[in-house]
Amino acid sequence: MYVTLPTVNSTIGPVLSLQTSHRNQAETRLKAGSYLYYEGDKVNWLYQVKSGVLRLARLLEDGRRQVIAFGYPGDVVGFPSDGLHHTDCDALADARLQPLHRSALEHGGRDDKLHALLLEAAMREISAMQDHFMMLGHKSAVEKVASFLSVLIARHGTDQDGNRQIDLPMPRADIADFLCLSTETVCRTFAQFHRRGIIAVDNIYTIILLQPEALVALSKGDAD
Amino acid sequence: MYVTLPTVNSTIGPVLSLQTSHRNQAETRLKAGSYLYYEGDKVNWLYQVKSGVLRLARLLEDGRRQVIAFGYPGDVVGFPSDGLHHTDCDALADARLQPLHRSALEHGGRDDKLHALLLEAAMREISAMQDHFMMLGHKSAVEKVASFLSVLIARHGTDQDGNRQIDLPMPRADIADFLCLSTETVCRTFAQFHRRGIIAVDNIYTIILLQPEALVALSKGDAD
DNA sequence: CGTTACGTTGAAGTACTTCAACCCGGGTGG
DNA sequence: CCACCCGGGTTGAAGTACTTCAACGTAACG
Repeated sequence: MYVTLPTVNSTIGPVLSLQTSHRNQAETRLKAGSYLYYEGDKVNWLYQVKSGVLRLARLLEDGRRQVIAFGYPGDVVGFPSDGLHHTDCDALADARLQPLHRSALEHGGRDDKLHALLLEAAMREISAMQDHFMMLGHKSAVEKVASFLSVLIARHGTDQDGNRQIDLPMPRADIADFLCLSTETVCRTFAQFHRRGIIAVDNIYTIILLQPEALVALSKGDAD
Repeated sequence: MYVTLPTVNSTIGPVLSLQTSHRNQAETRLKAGSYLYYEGDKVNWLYQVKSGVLRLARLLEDGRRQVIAFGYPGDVVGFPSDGLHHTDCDALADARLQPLHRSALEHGGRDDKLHALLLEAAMREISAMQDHFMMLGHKSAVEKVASFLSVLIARHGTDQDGNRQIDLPMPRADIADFLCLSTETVCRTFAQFHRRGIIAVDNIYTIILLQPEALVALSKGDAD
């Protein structure tokens, strides 16, 4: 999940449910904090997230870390390069996963429908990452955090007392590493939105969106 | 082509030559400055670059631009999302291209080999973009430019008088938009490398690498 | 009740951008 | 042939948005 305001020609797309008919592999469960795979592991399975949230991250030589993406329900994770995983993946919240054999990506086995859907997911991934480039490179901290919150709330938020709200399963440091900011800057930006009455913060992990339009405006850099 | 120092588990990979056996589509030529496709166009063909250099870019609402990638020989461009192109693509230098029908990506037609190679290329693309994330987010201007030059010279440079050199077909502004820097910063960084005797600049588009190790060190952030 | 991990806030430092001036080569027109 | 212009490229000076460092707060947990 690349949490970016889609620019043009990007549809959100239905949460396609991938289920192989004949090779009905049982659903897997992953507890928060447990790892699904590590960078360098051989790829045998891809996984579609059914519930929960995953974190995909890479470690740099100098200890810095890049959170590549968050895996939300509907997302497919584990695309191989040279047959290997190129990120670590662990669960931020207890997750249920539908395993899909790598052969389904390569030739679909006998399931052409699944093959096509996986391919589609991979292509979407490329497009979403391209959106994310702009985010990382050319957006200010306010624009980044506003985009992140808007999209997350739009896609995975819930309605509560007439407002949308979202439960963030990841620590501030993860948001920072995903948006390429320092944790302090993420914090200050949250505080700024709060001060302005754009969001309310219940416990620190629960964000209530009070002014959706204002947040979207900020994410686009319209004034600030 | 995402010009990033590969971190771990990334092999450069051979320049695979994709040629469909039975559907032997003739090679296409594209003159410098001409567009191959625009963002939003329907994808009918993918293209493997045989010679020349392509530029893939996206325009933002506010007029800013993100250069997504450069297409060098061996690279495949044009992966669709929702059946559409999601970048503009034009030629920086006269190019020869091998068109590949989109059906080859989807089910390979009757050419399983081609299908597998295209898939492999797409997966590599995802991995390379993930590398690029770190570049954009967490690297300094010096590290970015040093990475860019190192990789470009390593992959596409030529030997001249005992030194590697490279001809840059793109203006400084393109490098800036690719690395998410201002043109001025790119300029100053080139100048700095020049002052230090790490590179020599023939005409402004031709860079001669004098101290390869120094450049690699800079790209990793070892001292500066 | 102390420890630990994360969150928040402030103050200082800095790497980059922005703005502005100037340079330089290449093309066009007088 | 020179004059002029025009689009990149380069360099300097000033501004700023972010990071870094440091202190403190706070909730969870043994």
